[in-house]
Amino acid sequence: MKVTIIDVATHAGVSKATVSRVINKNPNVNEEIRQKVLHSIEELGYLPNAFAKNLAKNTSNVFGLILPDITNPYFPILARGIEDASHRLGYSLFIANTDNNPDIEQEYIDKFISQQVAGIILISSSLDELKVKKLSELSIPFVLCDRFIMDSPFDTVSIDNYKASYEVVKHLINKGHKDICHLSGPLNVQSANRRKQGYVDAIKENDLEPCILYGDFNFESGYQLMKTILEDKNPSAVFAGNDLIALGAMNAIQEAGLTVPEDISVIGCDDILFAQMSRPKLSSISIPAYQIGVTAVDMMVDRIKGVSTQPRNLVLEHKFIERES
Amino acid sequence: MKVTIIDVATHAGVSKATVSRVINKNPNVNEEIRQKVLHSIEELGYLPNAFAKNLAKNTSNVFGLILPDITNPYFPILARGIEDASHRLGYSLFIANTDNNPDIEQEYIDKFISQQVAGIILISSSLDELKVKKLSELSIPFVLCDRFIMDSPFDTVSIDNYKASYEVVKHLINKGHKDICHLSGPLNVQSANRRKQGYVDAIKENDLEPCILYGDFNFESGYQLMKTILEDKNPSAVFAGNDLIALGAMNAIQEAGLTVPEDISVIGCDDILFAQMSRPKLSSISIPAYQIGVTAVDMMVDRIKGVSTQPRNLVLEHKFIERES
DNA sequence: CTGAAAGCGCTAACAT
DNA sequence: ATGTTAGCGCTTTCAG
Repeated sequence: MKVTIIDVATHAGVSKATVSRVINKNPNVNEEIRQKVLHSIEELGYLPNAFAKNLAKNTSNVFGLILPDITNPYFPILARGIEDASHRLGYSLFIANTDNNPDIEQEYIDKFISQQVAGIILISSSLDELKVKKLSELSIPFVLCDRFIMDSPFDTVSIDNYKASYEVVKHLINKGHKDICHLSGPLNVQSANRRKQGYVDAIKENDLEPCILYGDFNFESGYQLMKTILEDKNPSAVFAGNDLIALGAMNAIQEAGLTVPEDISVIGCDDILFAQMSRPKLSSISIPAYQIGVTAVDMMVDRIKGVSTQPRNLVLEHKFIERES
Repeated sequence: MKVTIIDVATHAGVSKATVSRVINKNPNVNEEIRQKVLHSIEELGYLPNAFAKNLAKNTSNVFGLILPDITNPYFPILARGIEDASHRLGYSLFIANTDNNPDIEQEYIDKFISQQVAGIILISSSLDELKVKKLSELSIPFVLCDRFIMDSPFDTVSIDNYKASYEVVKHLINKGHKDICHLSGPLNVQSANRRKQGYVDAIKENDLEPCILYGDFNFESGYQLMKTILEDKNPSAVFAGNDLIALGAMNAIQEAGLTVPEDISVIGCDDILFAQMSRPKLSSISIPAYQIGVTAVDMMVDRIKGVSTQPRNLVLEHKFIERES
């Protein structure tokens, strides 16, 4: 049978209020009694029932994390940052995969609210004005990652994808590249959209010809898109929408008997584990995923504690890591 | 303000007991009233408070998942399987990273029990008889993944690492390889231990000379170990303890000016995403990580429902995927 | 088929 | 400094 606060109280010969005080480190407890209670707790192996506690306090120490797919290698790092920060601050973490399906996303939001989470960290690709409005009517804080929304009521953490992309393409141009292709992710994902725009602007400013192919943020897509390109083009550089696309593209290039970066430079974007492994061949825009996660939790806690009241849009610094000099 | 079951009851002009019945699909409710209640729920945007529900029922619909590190690419797939299955069955999922630290592991176990999880799925490297005994005294079911423990009171799901390893080494031998090295993970991790043993037995049975180096289950380790080997040996095949080690080894081999698999065959073990990408160069023992996750949850539910009472040790089938013929 | 009321384990006034 | 008690929101007998 489970041991409750009453068992402890009985065992220690005090009231449950006193036990509660000891548990919650309320200073108004006689040291002697305090020790006795602590001893009873130890003896009985008592663990407080979080349901009862949260119900009584009408709060919880759980965050919900909703993301597209934990098997997409960008997300474990983000998730790890979020989990570490949550744990450090005494929170537990729910996790949910949406596969970018808005219905499933909503389902999880409802589920988490039903579970009384203290806040939800959301990585969503389907977030329009309407949805944001609906969410803001829920009485629970959201922090949005990788998604900057103008005038939204929510805190957001992201990097400047436009700038990152613009800079890296500019850099390629300065190195003399004239035929630079872009393998983009789906445009309904904001990061893909911004990256594409940075590419386009940098290309146009230099009177070059844009060449964009669209796919998904995965290896297979990169492989297929690159194969398509190689059929009738011969670019000297490729800017991939993320690292998985970059790795897929590298495979296709090598399969075609060309080498990276001698024949074609490939630039990725994410700096995920396996892209790091391809060092020194693959240069990449390095996104501080872990830091984004930690920051998201920090913002959430500030919001919950009332430290911050206005929505903040934090933009973290990216880096460009050039692996071949 | 949050809307409770009483708000709904008032709105619909019934008692909260009736609302409760509607929510829980109790058939003993007049269809007309039922509709009225449903309508009120919709209208008010009511979401039941899981704390109150679980407190009243003394159950919960949450599982806890405790694993070493979600950024190790084997685990996201497992975690995804677990999350999918949990969600399908109406459970939420906590996630926790231990970095293989027994203290942190215990901390999370206590935390999750305090949170009243219905069960814990544990991937642990530090599980001796004593720990198992302590866990079994807790009034909560555990399912152990990738860890078979004789006579333990817990359900386990794993593959036969010994057999997988033995077979693959045998296979190499049959193909004529005589110098086969093994890059092992840490022996306190059971899977590493069993894989090593399978290697040793296959090698000895054929009067060959074992050659084993120990490291961690990561890329860097594989890279370093392989470099070390290449300094004074020239194996024709390498059996890596997992896919990260295999990828690291491949990098070292290629850096040394040799090619895979022409000069040296490399066999991995895990079949993680990035190893799949290295196709067709890297053959691998394919571990059904997703399926292990799903199975773990199924076993957990059977246990909770009382369908199964005796501890079961499920061994899932692995495959060998030969990428180069 | 529906309502009233007790109780799940804990917290937080309010008393003492 | 400690005990008493009224909830927190929901389920579940038990009556009717």
